[in-house]
Amino acid sequence: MKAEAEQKEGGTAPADSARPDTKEVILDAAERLFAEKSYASVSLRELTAAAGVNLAAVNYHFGSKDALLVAVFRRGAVALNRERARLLREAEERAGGGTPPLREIVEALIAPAIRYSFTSNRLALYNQFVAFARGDGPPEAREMLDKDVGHLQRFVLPLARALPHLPQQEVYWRLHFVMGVQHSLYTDMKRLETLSGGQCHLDNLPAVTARVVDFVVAGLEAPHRVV
Amino acid sequence: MKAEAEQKEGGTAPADSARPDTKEVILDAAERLFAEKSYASVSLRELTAAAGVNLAAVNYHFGSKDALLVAVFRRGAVALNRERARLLREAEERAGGGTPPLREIVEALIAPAIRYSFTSNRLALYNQFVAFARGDGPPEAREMLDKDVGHLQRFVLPLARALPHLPQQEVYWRLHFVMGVQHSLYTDMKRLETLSGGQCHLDNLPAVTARVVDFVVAGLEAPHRVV
DNA sequence: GGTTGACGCAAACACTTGTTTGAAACTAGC
DNA sequence: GCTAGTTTCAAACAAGTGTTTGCGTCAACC
Repeated sequence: MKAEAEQKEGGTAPADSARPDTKEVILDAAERLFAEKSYASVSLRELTAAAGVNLAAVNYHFGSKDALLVAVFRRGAVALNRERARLLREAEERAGGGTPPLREIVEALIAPAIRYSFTSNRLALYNQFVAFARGDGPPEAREMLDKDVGHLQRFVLPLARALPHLPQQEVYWRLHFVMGVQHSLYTDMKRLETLSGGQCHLDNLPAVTARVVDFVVAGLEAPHRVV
Repeated sequence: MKAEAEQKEGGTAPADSARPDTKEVILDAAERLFAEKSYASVSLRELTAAAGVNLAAVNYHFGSKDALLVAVFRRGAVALNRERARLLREAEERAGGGTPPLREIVEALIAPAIRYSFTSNRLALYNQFVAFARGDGPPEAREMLDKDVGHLQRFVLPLARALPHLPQQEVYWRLHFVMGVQHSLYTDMKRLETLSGGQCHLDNLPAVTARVVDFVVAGLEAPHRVV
């Protein structure tokens, strides 16, 4: 028997053969189901049935249901933050040491998330994970959230430089708002469809991205009012 | 015995004596716990213990746990939409038949929600309820969501008039974004606090409201780019 | 060819879940 | 003081939960 939930993490798990790769199949099913329904409402029996694996597979490969949720979140967060960092770095290189245009910074922040959501709507999982981590979840979960915020921190300085009219505190607040728009973009697209009488739906990815970027860039650039 | 979950709804339940008023106590506890943790993760035993009532009280007064969630959501939605409608009507009266200023429309839309969240952070419940209604929830839940969107519809025309540079479709999209900012304002304030190193927290209500309104008004007013 | 370790599988485990029951306690109305 | 209707309560119910167990299977290695 193998010890519970060991991480080999040595790269991206080559998957040399056409074998189903149980661990990854479980992660995929969990990501989808947890986002569609909710973590607590999805039973391991339902999950493993959807994934086409045995009931005991989750506890064997991940150790527990809680650990599976953490693993799901980690996989998504790593991919997302890696892509964000790459885009931001490229923008900074294009700027040649100066401050990149605000629009490019914002695109580096939210384009990966929107792209990711087109296939996996993982964003719907974020709020759930926050509640889980602050509630009965293991301490690991809270640490992961903090690490995720750490990656976000990478964007503060560029944003502050691109928004010289704002005090630092306001930059934090508005970054918070931007993340809000991003997170609830897909959590209920049904509302947008109902609201617009079917006029608005998820057309192509660049169009949606442009719409969101237009909105939040204008919000970020809003003048600062002393309250 | 009383039939399950009858609605007397005749006003606001006078509560003439100092009796705990079981039904309301349960709603309060459920609103708080469902928002803090999640609907599925809170057991009726935990909930009734927190509310200081007997375990069977939920099934007696509401019929089932599902029906309780619907009741919680309904109470909040009714209060919120009533207040929104009142503020919008007042703004329209001030405008004397013309179009109210964009800022006042936006304030009518989001100020009640922010005010409400200061005491009950019900907004964290919205996303959960959406997932519940689309998933295993009873058809009642879905109807309630649609009715909620109906109330939102009330804001479309005023917004469209105040934003003549936008085609109707864009108004829908941006209204969707505004709701996004509103909903994830409080869902994880912890992130904002961590991100800002404790600089940003929930100070007074008017300051937070002003910040949000500044942001979304600028976003709404952003020029329309043809994509 | 035999042995070792990793993995899949069906069955069972101990426990919690939402819900129901039947009787007790309480509150008016006459 | 009695009765009828409403609400509370402890106890039990059946069903579902996450987890563990023990054995079977397969591939790799000396």
